[in-house]
Amino acid sequence: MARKSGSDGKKTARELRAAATRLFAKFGYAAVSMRQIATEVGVQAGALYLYTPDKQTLLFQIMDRHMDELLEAWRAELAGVAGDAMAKLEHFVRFHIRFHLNRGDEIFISYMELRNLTPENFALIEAKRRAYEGLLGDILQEGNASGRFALCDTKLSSYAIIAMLTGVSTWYKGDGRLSLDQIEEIYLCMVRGLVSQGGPISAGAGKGFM
Amino acid sequence: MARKSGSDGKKTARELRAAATRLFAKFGYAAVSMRQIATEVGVQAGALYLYTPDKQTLLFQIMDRHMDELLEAWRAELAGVAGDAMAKLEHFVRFHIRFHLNRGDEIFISYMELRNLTPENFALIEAKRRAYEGLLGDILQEGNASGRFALCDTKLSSYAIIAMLTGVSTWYKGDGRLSLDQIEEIYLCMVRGLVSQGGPISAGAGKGFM
DNA sequence: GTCTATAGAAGGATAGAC
DNA sequence: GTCTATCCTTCTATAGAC
Repeated sequence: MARKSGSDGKKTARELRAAATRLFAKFGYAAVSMRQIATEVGVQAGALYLYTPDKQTLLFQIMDRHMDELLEAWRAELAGVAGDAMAKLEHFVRFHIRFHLNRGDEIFISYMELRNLTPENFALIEAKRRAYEGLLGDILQEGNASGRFALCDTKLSSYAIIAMLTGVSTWYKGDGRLSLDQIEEIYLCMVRGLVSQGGPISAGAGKGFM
Repeated sequence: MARKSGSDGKKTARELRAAATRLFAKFGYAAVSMRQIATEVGVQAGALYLYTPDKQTLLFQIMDRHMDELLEAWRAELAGVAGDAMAKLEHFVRFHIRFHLNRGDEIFISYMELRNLTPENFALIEAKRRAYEGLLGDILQEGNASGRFALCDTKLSSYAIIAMLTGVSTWYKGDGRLSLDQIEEIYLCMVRGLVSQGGPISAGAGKGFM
């Protein structure tokens, strides 16, 4: 027969994205073949090209959708937060950890596979990544200006916070000694320390951001 | 002629490692072909197999050598440090940043290409990576026990510090507004804050490490 | 909507000349 | 020590049957 019994274009498209996400995260974009993806989806390799023009677009769309959802989710969260910069920062920390642990594959791809994007696609994703980091930067600047924070350096603090938070997904397995809530509290504790330490050596703090 | 004029086995072996390191860091292990490496070295693809049994070994040896040098360098550094845990921690921060910025390619490979190692090779590298992280863990435990630090959580503090320090190599270009010395001071400032913040929420601090 | 079949390029690795 | 030539596999992507 020509058509698989019970075949469904919408469903196959969804499964293609899911399979590609899973495989790219596990083995890396360059190491995964379209045949592998097709096997995971349960169709032949040729059929994939009904749903994506090529492999590169598959990668780009995974990243692009992820960044859009990340930005959108944070904006929705922030809209409901009243309070000073510390309150916003705490919200950001919780949000970032929780969002990233729920999307381990997408986040992993989004920052491991940047070099496998074409230059054009890279520029698009990079802009969104910078926009997200800028949202943290805004909070840090606000808190530094108001005296709520004492940053060592505004820009490097945002880099450091993003790096340490994103690092959670490199070791979190969900079955360890710590619950998600505990992890959030611990990282919150560390971030509070990190933004409260600016001292005599912090010449330039608050300057030079972005 | 059969042999390239001025050809030299020792030199070619060195250049092979250098070229592989450069290319793997830039494009990723899976995306780089032996022919590409050969071109970079200036020989034909077949000649590479005089110096490495296969591509996998090339990757493994880059990582393995890097980890050995990292561990060896840190042990040499630590031997010359007298002082409390804070002094050791400051030394570690400076050491880690400086070492990693001088070996951008190797560090990038060592943590981006772990999944392209065979299971056997992965286990070997992972053990050395854990050993290195354990060295920071020892310092944190010492400082927490002596009361010099007030950690939010011993294990997660070490993860966070490693993540933020290693993150430097993702943005450092060497031509920015900050000198290497300034970067070290800023990260030192942030790390001091991070290890000095343990408060009421740090139940379990100092427990459960490794 | 999915299949089989295949084109055309590129991959890792080896053999044997020089 | 390096080259050329090549084996064999695998890849992305397309064509056309059903």
